[in-house]
Amino acid sequence: MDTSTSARRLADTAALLADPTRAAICLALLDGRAWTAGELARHAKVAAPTATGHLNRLVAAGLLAEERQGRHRYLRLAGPAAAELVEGLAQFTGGPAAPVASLRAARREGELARARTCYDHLAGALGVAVTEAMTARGLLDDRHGLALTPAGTDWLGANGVTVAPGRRAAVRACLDFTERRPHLAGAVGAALCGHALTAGWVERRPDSRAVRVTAAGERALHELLGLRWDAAPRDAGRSPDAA
Amino acid sequence: MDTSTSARRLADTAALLADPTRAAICLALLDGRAWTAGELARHAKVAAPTATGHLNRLVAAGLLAEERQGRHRYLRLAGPAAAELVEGLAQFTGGPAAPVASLRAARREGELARARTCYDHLAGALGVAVTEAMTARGLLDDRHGLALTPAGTDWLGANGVTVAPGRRAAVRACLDFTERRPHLAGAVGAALCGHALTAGWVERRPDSRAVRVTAAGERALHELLGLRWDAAPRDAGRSPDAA
DNA sequence: GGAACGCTTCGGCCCCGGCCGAAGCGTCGG
DNA sequence: CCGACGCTTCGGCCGGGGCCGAAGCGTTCC
Repeated sequence: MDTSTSARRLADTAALLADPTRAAICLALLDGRAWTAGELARHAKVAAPTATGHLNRLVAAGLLAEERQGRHRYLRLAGPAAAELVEGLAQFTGGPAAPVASLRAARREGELARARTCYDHLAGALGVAVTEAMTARGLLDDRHGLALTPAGTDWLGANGVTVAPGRRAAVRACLDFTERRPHLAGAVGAALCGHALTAGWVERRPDSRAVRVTAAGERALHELLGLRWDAAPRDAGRSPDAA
Repeated sequence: MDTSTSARRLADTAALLADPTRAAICLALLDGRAWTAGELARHAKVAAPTATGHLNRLVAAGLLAEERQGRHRYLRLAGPAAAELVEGLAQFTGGPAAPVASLRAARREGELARARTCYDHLAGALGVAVTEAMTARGLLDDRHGLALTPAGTDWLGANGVTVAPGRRAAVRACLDFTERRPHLAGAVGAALCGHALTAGWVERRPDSRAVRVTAAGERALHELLGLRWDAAPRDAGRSPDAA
């Protein structure tokens, strides 16, 4: 491949996020939900035709995926790679100190800040607490990036969390937007989150990425990680539609 | 901070790489070397004024760092975060295995990675090895920044390395971009590099910042620092100037 | 001192692409 | 069946920004 060709490709990819409207759309979708085209247009403060053009472009580039339902067009980030791309850029933007303060502020309060899924893994205060408890117990090693220790591998197996073979080391640190601290992501994070859902440790709340820790979940967190998690009073999640 | 503000910031960051010329520049710098403005202009196939504008913009944004030396302007990626940003974007662009892998390989294997000058001092694997050997022998103290010990002062004098009086403590740690570890810079680093050149320990290679360790240099490194440096098989370094 | 060289500033050209209003199409609900 | 609604296409406006040549400035070399 020609060097100028790869330069042009890189530029094309960067150009996807080099527009304030498209950036606002992608940042909004970073919450993992599927938004309708109209919601995104209002959120980004542009007219519907403008949003349509941007969304077409983002979908064509493979950054967003869409599902059509009746007269609605639902959009979400196309996959973990797309989410990581947006996150990486957002992190560089503000430097280490101020990642995406708006998202953080918007979600600091409410159950989304406390316990939610971020794409495919646990996030919020819960995600950070689990990650730190695992690190403190020697299941994770955070000295050079984030890595699973041998003890961590055993722990996952002993607790019935199955990770695709050969992907045991697929651990990634994801910066939490509300906590501003890293939490467990990657294949292991996804497997752990899936197990927590199937084992009934946490439940999804309707129409939201927020999750609730069940009584069984509180017991499991305490027994397995020494974590004390209080079920907290919650108000219902807002619609993202607020202009 | 407003959500639209962070969107604009993200867009501004992405816009840095959203131009084929700037993308070509950043991809070229991914090899870890410092290129001159003119080399980058020729590489990206644009006129000098155009390159100047792009470089100003990239430096102002903190993506690139510059060092001015005489009539030359040397540019390099500002740090690991900048390199990771470019790499991350390039990876999303071309799928997992793209040109980035080869660039990384070039960075590690080229002779520039092995031994070169960085501004006025030794860098690359050689620079890092010398620095670490000096630290291990108590000639440098790296506990609070990098400093010359009394033993280090004696050692310099005994080996004929003259540092301007009153500048004995002028030691600076310079982050090596291929090794990503600190190496000796500052007045002492410059004096040591100059001595290594005049004493024939290392030779400059034509049209390049690369240096070659001579047989006499290997002996000196071994006797003075206990360092074993193998003259490595090398292919001729390409000039970055190739259009 | 003079010539070569590398970089920068200035001015002007030109095109890409973001934006919207109006109009059209399919879907949903009464 | 009709109106409300969500999304899309079309056409036209407009600004930002990439590009270069010419000229200028400081450095280096002879």
